[in-house]
Amino acid sequence: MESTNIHPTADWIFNQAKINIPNISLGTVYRNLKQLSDEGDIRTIHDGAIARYDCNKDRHDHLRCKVCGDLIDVQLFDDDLRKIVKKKYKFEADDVEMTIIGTCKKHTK
Amino acid sequence: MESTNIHPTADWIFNQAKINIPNISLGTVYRNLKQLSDEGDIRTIHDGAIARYDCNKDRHDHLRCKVCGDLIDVQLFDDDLRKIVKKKYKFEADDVEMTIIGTCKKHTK
DNA sequence: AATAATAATAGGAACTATTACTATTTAAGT
DNA sequence: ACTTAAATAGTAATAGTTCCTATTATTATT
Repeated sequence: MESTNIHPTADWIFNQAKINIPNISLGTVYRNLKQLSDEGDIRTIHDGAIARYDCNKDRHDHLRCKVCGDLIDVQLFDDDLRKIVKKKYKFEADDVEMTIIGTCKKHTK
Repeated sequence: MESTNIHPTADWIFNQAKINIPNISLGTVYRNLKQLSDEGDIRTIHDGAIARYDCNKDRHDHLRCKVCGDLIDVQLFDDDLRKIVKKKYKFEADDVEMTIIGTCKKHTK
């Protein structure tokens, strides 16, 4: 999983794992992903209705390109924004899920 | 649906609708929500694995309180951030899905 | 008002991602 | 080797959502 910079789904991981462990079960994949996620070794990201998994442990945001479907890691939400949330809405932010949908640089002439 | 400031699920709407239209079908609810969403009359928000619907048509973000579960409408992503995304990542932002998870002011002494 | 054409609906089946369950296997400790 | 505990495969079950079809409602046409 670390060998890729994509943000794989459980199903993708299941299929990759089958190459080396032919009779691995999908339940095992989900169970282990959940454990890794709970321990903070990976991150679970909600991409619409399905879950993707991210080896990038640092808090970060995503750009999703609507042309090629790429999901790109970026850093946008910072302490400044956290402070604004705190001041303006009296809300203590623990975690942020931000995905920006648009067009990536590959498709701009 | 407009009578509430919550962010209802399809199921909640279905149950509310049944009060007045006892034999309404869940498919009808989904179909009409999809249509309204496509036309831009409501917004679909992805809350984890399930979809919620929002009458607030203006682009906005959400704060989700992990204590009481409240989903609060806020305005955080602005043109400044859009410009940063454009400049830093050469990414043309069309839409943003941002949910900040934390603790709302109701639970801070 | 009767008829034809079109759209919307109920009800349920089908689908997809995920979780739960259980008998069996693997590993660890003694 | 034997016991205990943990992990797994395989499958059933669940939840949210979409798809399908026969039927019903709506609109337009004469």
